Amino acid sequence: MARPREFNVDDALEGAMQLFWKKGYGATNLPDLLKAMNITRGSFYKAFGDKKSVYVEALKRYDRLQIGSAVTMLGDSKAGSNMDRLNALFSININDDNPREERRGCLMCNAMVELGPTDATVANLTSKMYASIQKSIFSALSENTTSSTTADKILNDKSVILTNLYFGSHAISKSGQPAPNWRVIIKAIAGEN
Amino acid sequence: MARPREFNVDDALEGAMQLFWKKGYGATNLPDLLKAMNITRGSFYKAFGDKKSVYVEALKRYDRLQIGSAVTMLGDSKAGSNMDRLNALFSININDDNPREERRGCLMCNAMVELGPTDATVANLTSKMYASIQKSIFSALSENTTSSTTADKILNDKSVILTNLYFGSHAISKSGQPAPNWRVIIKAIAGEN
DNA sequence: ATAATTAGGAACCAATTGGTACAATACACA
DNA sequence: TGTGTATTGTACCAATTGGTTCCTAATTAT
Repeated sequence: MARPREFNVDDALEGAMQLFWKKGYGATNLPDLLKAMNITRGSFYKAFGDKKSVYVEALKRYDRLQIGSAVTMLGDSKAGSNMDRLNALFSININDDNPREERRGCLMCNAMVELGPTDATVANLTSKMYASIQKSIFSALSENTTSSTTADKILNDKSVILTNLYFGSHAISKSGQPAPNWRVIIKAIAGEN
Repeated sequence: MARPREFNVDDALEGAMQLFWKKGYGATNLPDLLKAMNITRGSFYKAFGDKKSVYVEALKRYDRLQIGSAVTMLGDSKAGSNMDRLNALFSININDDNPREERRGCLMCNAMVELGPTDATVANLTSKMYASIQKSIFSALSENTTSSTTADKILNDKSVILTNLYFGSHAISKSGQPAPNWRVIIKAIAGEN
């Protein structure tokens, strides 16, 4: 009944996500964003409303794809021992080979820092993502212990530590710091499980 | 021989630091910055050159005052046990009572995330601050152990963990997350020292 | 075919951006 | 009390910001 869209919404959001991931929300201007999404202004405002909405959609996409696959990987006992999977978590998106200029950290972490205090939608989204990562770390840690009140408490603390480390490491990496030996560090925290 | 400055550079930088801390670099506009510094455009550009220079000076001030006092506190054995001092580190600037909208995290962490990849000066400054915090955490941990190659290696890992946690906690707090029980967590990491 | 409906794209917008120019001003020193 | 000099504040600037308008193009249902 009407003219169909010429662009693919998912492709456009992928481009937006990549650019926001690299440059942040405020430092991304509309012309660059349109280029990254490969659409023009008209289509942009027609389909998405405004810049902030696109950012939120890009963040949701990040949740689905990046956080989602990390969570899936952590829960997939066929993907290796739980320690192996925790190690894998800390190698995702941390590219120590990249020069400082090309490091983009973690979009969720960037979003928390840039927009957490000023945007409730972003704050809610990132809080949920935080919770889902922590929960799946807890589950992975739980695999080879029998549950008990005290044991669960310890594992919960450990999952908090690892989740906070996950975010801290992404933040720090953006200043060009070389990554520490995560395998050793994760073992020091979760090793006796 | 010439007209003297009417404003105090330190006071102005303090105002700039507070605003940058709260809003970040990009989201701070000149009119607001001038208001926070309590000077006018003329004085601003004459005395500081441009916005980025003020940011760098504010970051240096943060290093001197905030990071500096944290480092001093960590090294001050009269200020309590090393565990007490590590706990104190994690309560500085983390105000769980503040509503999400007023949380500002840690200026150094904010700077790494927002400007680390694009500004070498900021990256260098934050890297140095990171190193000084980690070093003083290491020293605090070392207080009640006798140094040896293997013991130092373990303490170094623990200092890396705690430093990364320090940054992660600040980032996460900006999304409104309630803080975990740091005392318990720090004890879990550094407790047997 | 044609009417209805939506996408696409260019021209346009006011507001805001960081930064500059310059005249008025206030002080220190002679 | 001048005179030199640096500060201050205002007026101004071009460029960029995110966003809107509106006309044309493309598609489908009738």
